[in-house]
Amino acid sequence: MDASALNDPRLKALMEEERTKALANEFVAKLTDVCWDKCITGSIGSSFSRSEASRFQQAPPDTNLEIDGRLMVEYSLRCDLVSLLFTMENSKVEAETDVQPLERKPLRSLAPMLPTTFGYDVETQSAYPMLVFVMPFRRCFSSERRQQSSAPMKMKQAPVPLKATPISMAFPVPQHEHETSDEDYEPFPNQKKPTLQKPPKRTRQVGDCDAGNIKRRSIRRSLNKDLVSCPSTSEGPSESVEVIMTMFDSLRRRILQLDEKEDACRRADLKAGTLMMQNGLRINNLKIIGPVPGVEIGDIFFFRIEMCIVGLHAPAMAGIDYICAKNVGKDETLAVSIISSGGYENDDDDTDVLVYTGQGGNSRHKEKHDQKLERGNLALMNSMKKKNLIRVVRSAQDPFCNSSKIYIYDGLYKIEDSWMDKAKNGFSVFKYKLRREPGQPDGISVWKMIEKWNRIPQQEITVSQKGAYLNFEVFWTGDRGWGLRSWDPIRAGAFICEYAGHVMDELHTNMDDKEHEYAFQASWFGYKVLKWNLGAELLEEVSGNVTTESLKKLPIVISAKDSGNVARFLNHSCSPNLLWQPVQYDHGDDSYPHIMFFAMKHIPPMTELTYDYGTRGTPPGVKGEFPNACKLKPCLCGSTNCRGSF
DNA sequence: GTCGTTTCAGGGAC
DNA sequence: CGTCCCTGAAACGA
Repeated sequence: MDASALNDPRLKALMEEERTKALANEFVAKLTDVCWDKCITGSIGSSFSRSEASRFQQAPPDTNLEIDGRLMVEYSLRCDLVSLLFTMENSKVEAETDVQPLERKPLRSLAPMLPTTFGYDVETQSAYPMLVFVMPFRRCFSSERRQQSSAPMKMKQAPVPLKATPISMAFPVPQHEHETSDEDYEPFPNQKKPTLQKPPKRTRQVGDCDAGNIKRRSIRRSLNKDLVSCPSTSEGPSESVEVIMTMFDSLRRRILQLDEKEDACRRADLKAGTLMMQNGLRINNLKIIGPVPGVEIGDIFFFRIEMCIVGLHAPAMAGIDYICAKNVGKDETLAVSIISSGGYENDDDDTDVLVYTGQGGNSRHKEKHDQKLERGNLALMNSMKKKNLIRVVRSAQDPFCNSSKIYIYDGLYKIEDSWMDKAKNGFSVFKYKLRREPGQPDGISVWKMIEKWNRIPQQEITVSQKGAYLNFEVFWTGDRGWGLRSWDPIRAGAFICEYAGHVMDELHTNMDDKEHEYAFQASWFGYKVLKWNLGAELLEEVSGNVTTESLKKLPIVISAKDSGNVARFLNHSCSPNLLWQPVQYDHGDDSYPHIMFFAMKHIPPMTELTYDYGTRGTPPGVKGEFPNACKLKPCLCGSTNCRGSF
């Protein structure tokens, strides 16, 4: 090639764009590596280019991105990407020099962590036109900053998948400083305590069993106390379900992490589930026909055992749950719920009718035989005669993990018909035709709808990499203006996005000003963040000394007025499904926290994403007048424990 | 990606 | 109360 051609500005621009694309792909790969539990979110367009991104940046917000009645914000996601691309470049050097392969493994943490992988360096800001403007606002907590900067070095020694900083480090706790210094913090102790070993296995040995029981009893006591002190348990069944689910997930992650160290990571879901069951950490123990308190239609589950601990479907393996005849004092068994794994159901798009195959006759350990009218099959037959309601759980492929399924609670059905049929292996099976009760909220139908939408771009884009996508959609909520939701299911703990915008000094910002309508103010973490610590006692670990009082206010405001991303559309809710965490990109002295959003619970598709804005007024625990208190806004979140304003 | 193998648990029935 | 047995799914490797 002619050397002079290399100086052609068009070629340069092209190369630059190609390079950005390559970086984008690499970034996706990296994000896949580091995100929690292989569950990546963050949508990155396959045809990313910087010019497109800057076009979006320059475009006024809320304009010209409407497609097919839906406001698409794909471009803004690319802004997200750009903001992280450059930090990735930085961390690349670090990754190469890093001798510990563990560093690249997915982060699985019990307590909220602050991943510091993307070593963002303010120095690079001048080299690239960043879409996220991170400005020095002021130097603060100079003594604490030293502690912070020493933390990542320490973390490197620990067998942590990612360098991680606990919240307590981002929010230094002056009142506890003498007792909870960095030295005391052991997220993943090198020296494994005896009690830190794997959770007690089910065992038939008498002596072992006794010891285990005693241990479990003591755990139960301390845990119940903890749960009682947790405000949400008294607030209603949905909060209880939330607590149980959160605990399960944090426990599962921790077990996975501990098992990984021992090179034996198998069925952490079952281990976590069993541990919780043994400690009575479950709800809706008594089987009931009809709705389960706290579980809504459309709720999603990523493990069968999750449905056991919330009482939606008790059997760990079997697909049909039924009430035992003798327990009810009657001479018939009745079905309670079924799980349709998708093997036999009819393939058409009718979301109201389900043809379900009975159980039995298909054992791999025994000879196959005809199904008998017993157990679940009998229960379903009786329920058909009685015209009883059956809870139905349907399943779908996890779009982010090919080998796993997602279970969707689809509400109540009635059995209309039943007949015998021949299976492929020649043996006869029972078939049941179920029809969904009318007037129920959308369940599986939402999934079918999204499936169709997702098919469209796939036809348009050819040889496109099947990366991890999270398709965001900005939608009109009605009374609360624009809101944000996702077409894809989101796992608890998954990374959602960063709050992009100008960082401003809170002290010099009047939040009552109208121009700060789109602004993030780092106020207090909801107490719900602390729930991620609840499972720690089950593994007999000391949970971190993170309390709501210890979380200080971050003195920053991020304005998304002139530049921003989808995060600006996140609305407030007093019962949010997202939480934010300040993330230290860099590890030098010039560190500025970035605000990252993570899913607090499993979020079904098309559910509005919200976080707790905290309060604009005087935060709880502050006596007297708070200097930065603003006028309160009325809250329209509509949750049962709404505070009324924020 | 697909197939086969291994391993795990709750709870009804007795 | 203890034990058997029935029930698939998650994870991993070939």
